[in-house]
Amino acid sequence: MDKLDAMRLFVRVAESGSFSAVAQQLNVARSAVTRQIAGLESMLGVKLLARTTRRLSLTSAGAAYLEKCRVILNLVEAAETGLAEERQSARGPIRMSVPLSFGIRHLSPLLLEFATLHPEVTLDTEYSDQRSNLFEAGLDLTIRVTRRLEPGDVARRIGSSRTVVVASPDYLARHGKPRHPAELTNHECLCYTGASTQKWDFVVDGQEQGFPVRGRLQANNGDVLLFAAASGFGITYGPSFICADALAAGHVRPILADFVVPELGIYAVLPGNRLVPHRVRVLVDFLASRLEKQPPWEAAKRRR
Amino acid sequence: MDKLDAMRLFVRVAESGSFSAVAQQLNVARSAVTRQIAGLESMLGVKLLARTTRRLSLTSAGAAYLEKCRVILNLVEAAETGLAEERQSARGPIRMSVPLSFGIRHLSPLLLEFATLHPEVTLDTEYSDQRSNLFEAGLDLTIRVTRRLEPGDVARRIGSSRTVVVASPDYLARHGKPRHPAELTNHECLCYTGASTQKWDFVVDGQEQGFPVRGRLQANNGDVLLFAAASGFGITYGPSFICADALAAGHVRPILADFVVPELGIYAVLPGNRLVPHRVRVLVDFLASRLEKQPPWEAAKRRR
DNA sequence: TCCATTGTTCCAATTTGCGCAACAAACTAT
DNA sequence: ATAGTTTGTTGCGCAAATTGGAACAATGGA
Repeated sequence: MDKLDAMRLFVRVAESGSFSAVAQQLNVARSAVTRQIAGLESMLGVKLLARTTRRLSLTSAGAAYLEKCRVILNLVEAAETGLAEERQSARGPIRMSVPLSFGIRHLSPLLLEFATLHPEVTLDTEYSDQRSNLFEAGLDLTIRVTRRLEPGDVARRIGSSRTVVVASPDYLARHGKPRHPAELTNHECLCYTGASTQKWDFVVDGQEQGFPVRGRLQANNGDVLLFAAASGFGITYGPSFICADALAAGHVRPILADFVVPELGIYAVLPGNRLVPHRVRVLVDFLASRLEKQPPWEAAKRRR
Repeated sequence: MDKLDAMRLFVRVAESGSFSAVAQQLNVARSAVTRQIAGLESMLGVKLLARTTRRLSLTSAGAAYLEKCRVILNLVEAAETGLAEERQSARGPIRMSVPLSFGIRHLSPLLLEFATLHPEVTLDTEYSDQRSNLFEAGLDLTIRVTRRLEPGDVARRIGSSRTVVVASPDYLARHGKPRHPAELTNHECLCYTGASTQKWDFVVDGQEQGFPVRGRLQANNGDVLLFAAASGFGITYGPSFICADALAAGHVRPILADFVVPELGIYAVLPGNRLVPHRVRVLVDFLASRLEKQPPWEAAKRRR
């Protein structure tokens, strides 16, 4: 039995508080997890986890061992990272979670290129807007597009995007072009489902304000909203990396351009509690170098 | 493959400079060592050891990795030691080397008792006066009886013994009882083979001096020398833990008692470069507690 | 130049580890 | 209170990995 693997497993079980969850994340049978932990315990001669079928809790010995495992695993990672740096190459698995629209549209070609550039790197990417499963799932990084990071996040800004408000030319012809955000209440607005309050933020007189909007269509996907807007169904409010192509093609027109909020940040969010492997740093560097200077969507927009 | 085992193997190979030697020490096939190291290298993607069939040398990457392995392995050991302390018990293997005469006569019963006291400890003891193979052989500790430690040794004094000079009553009757060390040149002296110069040390006028001795019998074993002395063959000079029984039984008598050198130290010598496992500390504590206050040989002597 | 030693490679035999399925315990919901 | 669901454990058959032995190649000394 590989003791290091057992330690990794133990750390994850302790963090997630469940054998089953870890087994599922790793695509192994529950019994495998049980046996690894049991094996570790018998090797050490101490029970690490007090387990009732419903809840796990760390033994005092388990708590002590957990901390030491974290240190050791970090050092192992550091040792291999150091070697990889000496070799000037990246290798090993990277598990990441990326937002759906941005990921498919702009990240996937970059990831493909990265995979070609570094043949010994394995990429396991989950395209999802669920941010619930963060690093408990054992992810190496998450790409997040947001106005502000949540406190406690360890992140590197790898690019940015503007927010644009768009509608199709024929919608604007039919309903008129709003001159001020306050007029939006009289328009058909296409909103994200997830938004807690149905308000769109604008900057008016140097002040950021939320303006209430209403609409009959909601979706949890920006592309769908854009498609609806391009079809003349209403006005949508989204990041430029989604709307750029449609704007360039003339399917939609920008409105309220003088009021749009400051730019969105595109961040690589990293786990703060553990060491960042070399391969992950290389990937983040690569993404940043491609996104921060000449974002593809802005380039497309200039072609308009 | 257990990466930690591979690391341990790598460290030992790097230290001993030979695959075969390590394989022999661990009682595994040479091929196993080869494969472990090769596996480690392929995992890391770097060659760690530059090997010609006759000589090994560390790669620059290997040297860097070696240091990190040492740190990691120490931490793993420390983590388990910490757990064992919490459990208040010792467990695991201890490999040690002990001097022949002292080991067989006084240490082996203590080790037997220790093994009974700690059922989960495994003792692998090599009885030998060869001190050539120190910690390269992967020993956890060595017991050494000596006047002074060599510089650099990390040791704990666990007991002491005096040096006595003895001869049988009939020898003394035949040849006379020496009154001063200088008279020894006219006597038949039984010497250790190993001694570089055939001199015995005494304290004369507060000064330690070596006095030349000669004799027809030499041996590399104190018990044999004592037996020869008890048989009336000559005078021998040895530690009290060897001679005590014969003195108590009256087979030999002490001579030159006013000149004998300061006491010998009995030391547990530990590897300075790596962490001392809990079980080893417990063993050393145990030995010290049994030897330092009431050494069995001194007790026997008092019964005289 | 021959020879002994050392590291590597190949192959059969054993051991190890996995997933699946049945089981027992514990918390939830009706 | 009771049925139901979830969770951790254990037994079993099978596949994969690991081991030791032997043949091989390369290196340095006599």
